[in-house]
Amino acid sequence: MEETLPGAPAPTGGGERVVLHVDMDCFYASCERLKEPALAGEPVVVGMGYEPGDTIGAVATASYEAREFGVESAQPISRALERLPRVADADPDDPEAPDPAEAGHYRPVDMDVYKRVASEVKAVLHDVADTVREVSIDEAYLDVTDQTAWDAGAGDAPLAEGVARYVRERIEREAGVPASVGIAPNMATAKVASDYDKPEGLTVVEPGEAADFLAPLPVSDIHGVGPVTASDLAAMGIETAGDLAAADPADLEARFGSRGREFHERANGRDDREVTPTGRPKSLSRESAGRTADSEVQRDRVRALAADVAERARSRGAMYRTIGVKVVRPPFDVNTRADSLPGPVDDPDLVEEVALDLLEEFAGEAVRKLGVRVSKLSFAAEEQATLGGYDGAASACATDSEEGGDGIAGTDADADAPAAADADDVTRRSAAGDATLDEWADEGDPDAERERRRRRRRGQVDLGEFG
DNA sequence: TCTGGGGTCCTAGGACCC
DNA sequence: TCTGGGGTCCTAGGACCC
Repeated sequence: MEETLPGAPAPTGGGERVVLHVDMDCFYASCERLKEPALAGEPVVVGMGYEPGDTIGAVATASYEAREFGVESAQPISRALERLPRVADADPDDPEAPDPAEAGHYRPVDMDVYKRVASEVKAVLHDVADTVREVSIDEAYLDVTDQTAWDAGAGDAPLAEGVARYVRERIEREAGVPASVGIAPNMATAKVASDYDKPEGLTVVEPGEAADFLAPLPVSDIHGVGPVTASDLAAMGIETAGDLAAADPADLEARFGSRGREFHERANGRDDREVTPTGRPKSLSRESAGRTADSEVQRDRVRALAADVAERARSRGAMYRTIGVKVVRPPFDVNTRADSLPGPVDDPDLVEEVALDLLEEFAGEAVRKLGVRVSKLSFAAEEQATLGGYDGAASACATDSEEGGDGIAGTDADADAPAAADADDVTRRSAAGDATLDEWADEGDPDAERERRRRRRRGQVDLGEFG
């Protein structure tokens, strides 16, 4: 193992890492039970985009009792209701109404509460391990190599299973919600292990046992193998992780690219990824469903989403260089469009302007869902200094974005911009000059107008020079 | 049966530069 | 002037995850 120098004492038996994966059991439903203890033991469904009494939205989480009725994650609420009627609709005196014993409790998502409970869970995790990677609100990896040992007799360290049990019990005691824990020599196997015996599971996979542990499981249990990959694998005669482990990695690579080899490694119980602490987000987005063909309604929604994303970025200290939209047309045609700026900005008006521009391509079309995203994030303080010239360009760009602005506002940042321009800028400007000539011919063409705004944002055309 | 919302990573193809 | 190749950045889409 690379972290242990030859001759140095191994931290655990065999120098194998000890990776723990914590997966909260039907987390949202468990949180609802914290709020309402009477829900204990009852079927609970938490719906996203759901309001009490509604039939719209989708299942975010179903308790194990609700799952027995066939309610599943991501199901439309309307279908969940067919399988498990609402308790509120039940009436023992009405023969037409559902049987109260066969009904469930439906609740809308209450993210503030879930975040609060999650922070209590995280507090436990960070207390137990130095390295914690939070994957989502209800899932995390811990590297506990320094806290434990695979072998009895490796110093005073408790056995891996003891650490896993300790983590699970502390979460239950301190946050009040159940968790399942898997512990294995690597992340991929620990992930499968935590899922193996849910709820309130505790599965230990010792070094050397991983491949045997995985072999009988269906390929879809391997992290990264979804429905599409599973059916492609089935077509190759590969149904179980054991089949996958025995397959020729070259065949897998030919069919699935770099993922193919990764699947093969994981099915063999190998995964050399280090547990690294949770990093910065790579993108931030906001979307909302709702069908409409009315472009003014669509534009209003995009404006609201843009404002929301921009505010979230600002509150997290993120600047962005790319702004994009997502337009889902019925029945389920997902389109994304994006536009990049010369440098990172924090500019809500620009997010709106770009998003509306990108939306225009779909003008007049019915949509079922709209989204706005910012990406190529940078987190100010430390990165600003290294970006130097880009910072000036970004500020100039932001100023330019205001309609009617002359683009030469005379701020310090703007004054710096030309000096900061790279050598390509000369070429770009001459190209931009040609472009404006073309645009004379395109006057009144909305596509050309949009293109011109886009170029101006990119700093390739400065209206101050040509106007 | 008409599928929520928030993310990540990978790939293909085009533009552009040297 | 033509041709080729490599590298980088960008966009769009797809698969996947919770």
